Amino acid sequence: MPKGPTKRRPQTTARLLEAAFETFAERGFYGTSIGEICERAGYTRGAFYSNFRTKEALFFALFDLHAQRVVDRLTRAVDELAELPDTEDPVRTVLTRMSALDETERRWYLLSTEFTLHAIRHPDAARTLAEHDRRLREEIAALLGRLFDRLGRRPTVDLNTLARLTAAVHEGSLAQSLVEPDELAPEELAVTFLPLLMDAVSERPRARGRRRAE
Amino acid sequence: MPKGPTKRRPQTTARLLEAAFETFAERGFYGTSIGEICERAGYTRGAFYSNFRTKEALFFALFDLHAQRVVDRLTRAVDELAELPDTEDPVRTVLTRMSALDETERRWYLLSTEFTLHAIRHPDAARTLAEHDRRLREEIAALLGRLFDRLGRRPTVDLNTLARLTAAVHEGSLAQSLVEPDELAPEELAVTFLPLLMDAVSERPRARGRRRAE
DNA sequence: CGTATCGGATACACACTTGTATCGAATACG
DNA sequence: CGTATTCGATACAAGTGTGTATCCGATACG
Repeated sequence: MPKGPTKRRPQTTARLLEAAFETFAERGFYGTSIGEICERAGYTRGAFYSNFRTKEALFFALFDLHAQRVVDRLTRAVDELAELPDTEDPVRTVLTRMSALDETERRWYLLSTEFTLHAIRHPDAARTLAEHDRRLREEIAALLGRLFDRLGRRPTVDLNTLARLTAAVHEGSLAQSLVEPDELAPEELAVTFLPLLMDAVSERPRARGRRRAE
Repeated sequence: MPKGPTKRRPQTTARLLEAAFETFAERGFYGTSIGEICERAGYTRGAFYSNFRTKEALFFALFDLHAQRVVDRLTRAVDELAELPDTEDPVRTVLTRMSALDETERRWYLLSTEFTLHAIRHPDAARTLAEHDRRLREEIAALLGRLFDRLGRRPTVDLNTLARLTAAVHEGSLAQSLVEPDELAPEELAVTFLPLLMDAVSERPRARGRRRAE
């Protein structure tokens, strides 16, 4: 009869994940050896092989963790909009809040992008990644829906496609500001253009007037 | 006294570049060993070290080659606009033409993206990359200027920033369609949204009329 | 032509990963 | 408590890559 799994297990797993995330960010997914991760976490490679089958499996564990964080943050940003006093540019306000660029976000960008490239060349990984992506994107599309609601606008394009575009701009923008931090503020592109775009892809059902120029 | 460099040199260099480009696309920049490149090109590693100092140096040689191709294509697309019969959506027409997604473009996306990540973690590489990027971007900004000219519109935002955004959307869009080829047509995002955006960031100086709805 | 130089092939020395197989200590449970 | 298990450490056996040093055939030039 089984004598049961132990209690320090989750602790170990968590420390491995944390260490992996940091190391991936610094040295890249390919560039990081399993040994490095373990060393940083204060274990030996034995611990890794006991907890994960491959580096790839570890990545997807990190993915799920991050997705949860993103959804939580967006949800809060959209919800807070309800309590906000009428600002002149609510979309910009929300977006600025949404795109707070902390270190974690930076790291995640680096990792997910590299893994995406990996996936493009490895169909198995691609399938798994697409599935994870899809789940996350659906939640974001739903949030966009609620955002338009709060703004009293009606989207004129498919929300899922719009979620994709948002992700594309977010990532492209992040990429450029990371390469040239002095030239381009983090998320500057996204904050500048997404409001214009949100405007362009939605309409006021029974417009109540107020609209600037053009 | 020097007995002069030989004539087969450029041939060798070219074949190495070609082989490297293909191999990078298939196995990634990190994933490709110098040996693989040489094998594919029909040489041994000796040839590589004789022609390039590092894998990185080879990359920048590929960069310059590709930049030239891009500028040529865009130039042609914008120029042809002059000869085009008045289409209802000229921006879309140009963009579609610009974004023809051939295999080379796909490969370059994979490579440049991976190298960008590499650069983010290696300041030396980042400096060199930024410089190369800047040169290319300036040419593109100039082309955007000419594009607006042809369209009889006046941009209301900085062209250089717009060039950055265009690149961001192009790349983000490409990324997504490469991960899920069945879900998203190549460049679909870009072709769908860039016209909207170009419209949003420019105005008609002394409008000559003809404009669809809105 | 002959020869100095060049271009690429070959050989070497070393460092680093990976996966598995095995072992000993910590721990859950009867 | 004692003991069966689980967890993580350790040891092992490959494989692979890198940079340099050296060598030899090809080639440009006097």
